[in-house]
Amino acid sequence: MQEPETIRILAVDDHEMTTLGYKFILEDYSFDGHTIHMDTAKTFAEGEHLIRDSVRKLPYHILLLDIQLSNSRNGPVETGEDLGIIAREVSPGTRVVFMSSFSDNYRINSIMQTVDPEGYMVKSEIDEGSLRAMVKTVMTQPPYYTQKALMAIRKKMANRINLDENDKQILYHLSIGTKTKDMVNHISLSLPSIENRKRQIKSLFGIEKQNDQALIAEARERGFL
Amino acid sequence: MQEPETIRILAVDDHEMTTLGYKFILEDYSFDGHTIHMDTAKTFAEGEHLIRDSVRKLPYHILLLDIQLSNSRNGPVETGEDLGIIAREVSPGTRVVFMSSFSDNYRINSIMQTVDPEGYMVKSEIDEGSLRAMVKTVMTQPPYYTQKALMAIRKKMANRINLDENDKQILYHLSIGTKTKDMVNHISLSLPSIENRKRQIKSLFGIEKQNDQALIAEARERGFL
DNA sequence: AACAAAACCATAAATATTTTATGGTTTTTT
DNA sequence: AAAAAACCATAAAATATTTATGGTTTTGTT
Repeated sequence: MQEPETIRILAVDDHEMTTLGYKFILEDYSFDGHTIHMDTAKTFAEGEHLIRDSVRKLPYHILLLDIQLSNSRNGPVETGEDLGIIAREVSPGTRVVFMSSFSDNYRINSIMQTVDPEGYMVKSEIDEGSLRAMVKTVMTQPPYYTQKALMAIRKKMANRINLDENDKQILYHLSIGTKTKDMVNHISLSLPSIENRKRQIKSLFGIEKQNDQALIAEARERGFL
Repeated sequence: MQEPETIRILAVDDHEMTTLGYKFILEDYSFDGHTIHMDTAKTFAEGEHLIRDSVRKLPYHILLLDIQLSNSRNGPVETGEDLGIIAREVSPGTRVVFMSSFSDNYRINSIMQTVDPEGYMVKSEIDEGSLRAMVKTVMTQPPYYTQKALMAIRKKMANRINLDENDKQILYHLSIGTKTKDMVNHISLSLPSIENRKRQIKSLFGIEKQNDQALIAEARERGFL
């Protein structure tokens, strides 16, 4: 049994009201004698700075990361996912929890593989009870996933078809509207190969001779998108 | 909003005390005006019969299946997983929940793919509260997984390596002690191929030049076993 | 409706990958 | 110490994938 101590949490979200909400709810909560202290950050840079800074003093116990963060005007697109990856590197003992507006499979799958967070909450499902349950679960016996995240995860797990990276890229690009003939610029395959693979995937999905829209729909149904 | 009605549940487990426990706890529970009626079965055959029979009258809302069932003396090995597969066929509207003593990854992965159950509970985690929560969740917004099941699922999801069926078979047979040279009898590959694949997998796992024990350990670590 | 663009399809040659047979060395087991 | 199994390497054979090419069909735009 560990000593009761103050649990330090950092929430990063560009909507200040959101992080404030977390702060009010959680600083008013305690379990097993622990109390909670929350810091907040509004941007990727600020969040990164606080994380790096904390490592040399007292690392955060938990990080609550929004996935979409306002990107600094010029630099590359920086997401909460990237921040999670950085956090894993510099502060490996810190539990990472994503707070996402989305419950789409592609994003959840991606984050589960790149960061493997201790928690994933879909924002529409966050309330006092779930927030507190999340903190407790993540501190004692992770993971914590909200119901919609679970539903996406279940879909993925139920899937016996495994597509390789190229296939997944093709599906992803289709889903964001990239034209097939333009995919050669993003994927290192020739056009006929991409066409072939699309046909193969359709066949695997049992939707031979149907068009791309059907492919996207089926990929979504099967948890790839 | 659906009319409150009696929720019909069938529990199949060869330990009668277990199903009785479920029955006492759940028939004493109600939510949203629903009451619960439980049937129980002690064997695969009995369970199968009750399921098939129910379809022509009132199908069960929920099936609670133990994974290990006493096999009838002569026939092939019949598991709760097989019963789940049958149930999916004959009674597709019925929610299936597995109650397993094990939380090993291989079994959970397998069941998630063959049956894709609405729930998975590790027996050591079952109590009044979780049982009731399971029923409610499964009826309203599946899935319901207990914490240990979730931990196995998380491991699997975090894994970016995808092995094909042959690779998985090799790992499985290794884990149950099949000798490499005997695997040719179970997997349609030549001995050098199996050796090759073992080497490849070790390489993927980052454990080149190590022995089978290390391979098994790593496969377990990564959620394949 | 007519045109252009993109998607879709089929074939065969070129490449790449995987499997297998073979013959050996090393490690483990008894 | 002997036997069994695991492990390794090589090259030929078998498979699978990619690609170039040239076409047809569908979709979208005007």
